[in-house]
Amino acid sequence: MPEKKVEVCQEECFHPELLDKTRRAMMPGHTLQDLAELFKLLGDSTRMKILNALYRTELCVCDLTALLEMNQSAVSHQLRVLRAGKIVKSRKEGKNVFYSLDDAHVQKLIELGLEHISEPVHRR
Amino acid sequence: MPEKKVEVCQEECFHPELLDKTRRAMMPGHTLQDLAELFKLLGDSTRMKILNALYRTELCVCDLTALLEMNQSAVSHQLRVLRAGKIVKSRKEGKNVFYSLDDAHVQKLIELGLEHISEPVHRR
DNA sequence: ACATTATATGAATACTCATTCATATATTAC
DNA sequence: GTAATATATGAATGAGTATTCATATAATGT
Repeated sequence: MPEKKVEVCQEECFHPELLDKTRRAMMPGHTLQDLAELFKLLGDSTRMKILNALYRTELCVCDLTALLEMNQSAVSHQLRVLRAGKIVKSRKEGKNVFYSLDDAHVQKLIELGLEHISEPVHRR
Repeated sequence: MPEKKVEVCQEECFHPELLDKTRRAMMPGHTLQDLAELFKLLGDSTRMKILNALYRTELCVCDLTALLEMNQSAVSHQLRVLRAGKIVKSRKEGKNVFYSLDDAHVQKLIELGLEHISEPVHRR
């Protein structure tokens, strides 16, 4: 009776009581999904450059395009993503549209991230 | 009165002095790249579930596999990514490998992220 | 030695997404 | 009205990556 066992491991490895406790302590799935989507917004170097550029002052699309040395369409597309994620907000003035950070959390997240990446050597 | 025209916008849109100031204030490119890569690690819901599961206690691969209801290979692959990014560390005990968070920054980042996504309605 | 269990990993697939190109919309100047 | 400029956007392309499958490695028990 060699039943095919594609299931997860059984008695040996399991820690059922710990698992139950962990399961109950975990955030709801939609929250974890939202968190992942927030971090995904920050997880692209073009968007990170934009956010860093907007760190202290608002800038128009044209300024950002010149600063990043990318084509204007790419910058607009990424600004759209950031705006949809409530990371930046826009303000129209004549022909220009000025973007700025929409939430102080963004700066804090970036600063915390900086602390992480500039940490001394980890043990391995 | 023929003004020269180049591809990017000229006098009208440009803010040269602001651009210079911003450029000088920006982080070096490799730092922004590293930051983006850190956030990219957090920007996946499977990995976020793993991190949330490890929030309070270490767990073995098998526990994580059961908890996430995914196949073991997928979990191992993501653990590998997290380990390469110095987000989790592993400890071997017999046949089991226990994973845990490798940096307190991770919890702080997640908590800050939570604050952001649970904010009341943004102005538009 | 062999069998079983826990984890890791290479290859293939499928899906996401960043960028580019072309074009549309909007605003201002003439 | 037309022209020029600033920004937005849809479609196509290409690069990256999460997952699955099959298999390899490692540890334990018999």
